[in-house]
Amino acid sequence: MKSDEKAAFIKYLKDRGFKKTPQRQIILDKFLEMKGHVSADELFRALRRKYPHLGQSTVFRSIKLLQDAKIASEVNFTGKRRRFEPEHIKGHHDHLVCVNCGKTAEVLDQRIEKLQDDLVRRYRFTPLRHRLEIFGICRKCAS
Amino acid sequence: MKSDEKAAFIKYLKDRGFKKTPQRQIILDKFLEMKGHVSADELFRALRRKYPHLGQSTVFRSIKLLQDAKIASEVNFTGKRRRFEPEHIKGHHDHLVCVNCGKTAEVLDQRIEKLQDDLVRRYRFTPLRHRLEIFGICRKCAS
DNA sequence: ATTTGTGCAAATCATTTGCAGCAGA
DNA sequence: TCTGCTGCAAATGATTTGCACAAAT
Repeated sequence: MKSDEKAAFIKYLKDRGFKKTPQRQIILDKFLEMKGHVSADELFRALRRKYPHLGQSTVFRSIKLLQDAKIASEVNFTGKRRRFEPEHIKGHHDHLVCVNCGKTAEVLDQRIEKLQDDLVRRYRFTPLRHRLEIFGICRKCAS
Repeated sequence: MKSDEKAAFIKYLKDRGFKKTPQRQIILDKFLEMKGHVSADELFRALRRKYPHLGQSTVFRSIKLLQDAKIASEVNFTGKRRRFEPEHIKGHHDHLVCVNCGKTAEVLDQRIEKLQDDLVRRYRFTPLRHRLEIFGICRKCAS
C-alpha cells in the first residue's frame, strides 16, 4: 500500500527530473501515516520534533508535488486552513461532520455510490471522483 | 424570493438590536443576485464600482452576519479563498463539476437524498445539511 | 558540473481587529 | 442620546517566493 505510493512518487519525480530527497520522503511517509484531513501546518508540526531543520515552505512545496503526482488531494472542510488527504482514500468514503464537536466520521454506502453513477450517466457526465459531506450533530453531542 | 431573504435579514437584525444599514442591504442584494460560489473579495469588487467608499471589512463582517442569520453558508470548493452561497439553494441540489471547463451543473436525485437519510440514521447522526460534489468531465468536453 | 532543493526570512494574500468618527434607533 | 456601524489602517494567519547555500543527479 504505502510502498505503492512511495514508488509512484519516486517515479513521478524521476520522470520530470525532480530530485528524490529525504525531506520529500519523510513528508510523504508522515502524510500517509496521518491519513486524511491533514493541514500543511499539522504535518509540519508533526515532523519538526524529529526534524528540527525542516522548513515550513518545504512542507507546502512537497504537498503541492504530492497533489501534482495525484497522491494527495485537497479536501474541503470549512475553515481557513487547507486540508489534504491521500488520493487513494478519496471516493471511497463519505464524511459525516459534526458541527458541534467538529469530529468527522468516514462512512460508505454502496447504494449511494451506485445511485451516483446512475445520476451521472443521465447527464452524460464522466465522473472522476466525488465528495459527499453531511453536516449535522453526532450521537455523542446530541445526547 | 429575494424579498423573503431581505425580510428575514431585517428581522434578524431587529431581533438582536443590530442596525439596518444601507451597506448591509446592498451586500445582501448583491450576494443574492450573484447567486452561489461567491467569495468575499468578489462581492467587494463587484460593489466597489458603485460604492467606492465600501470597506472590505464591512463585506467580511456582513457575510458573517448572513451566515449567522442562516441566509448564507460557506461552500467548500478548492482554493484559498472562501466561497459562499445562499442558504436556500443549499441541500436542494448536488454539483457536477467539470474539471476541464470548470462549469458546474446543479442536479438532484431524490433517491440519493433518501439514502443519505438512511445512512445517517444508522449512525444516529442528525443531519442538518449536506454537500455532494461529483468531479469529472461534462458531456461537451468529452466529445 | 549542473541543476534542483532547502531553509530562512521577507513578501503576499485572505481575513480579522482596534479605533475614531458616523449614523441608525 | 446611546449604542452599534463604518472605513481605514494596522494586525494576524496562512501560504508563497527570493535567495544563497547544500545536496542530488
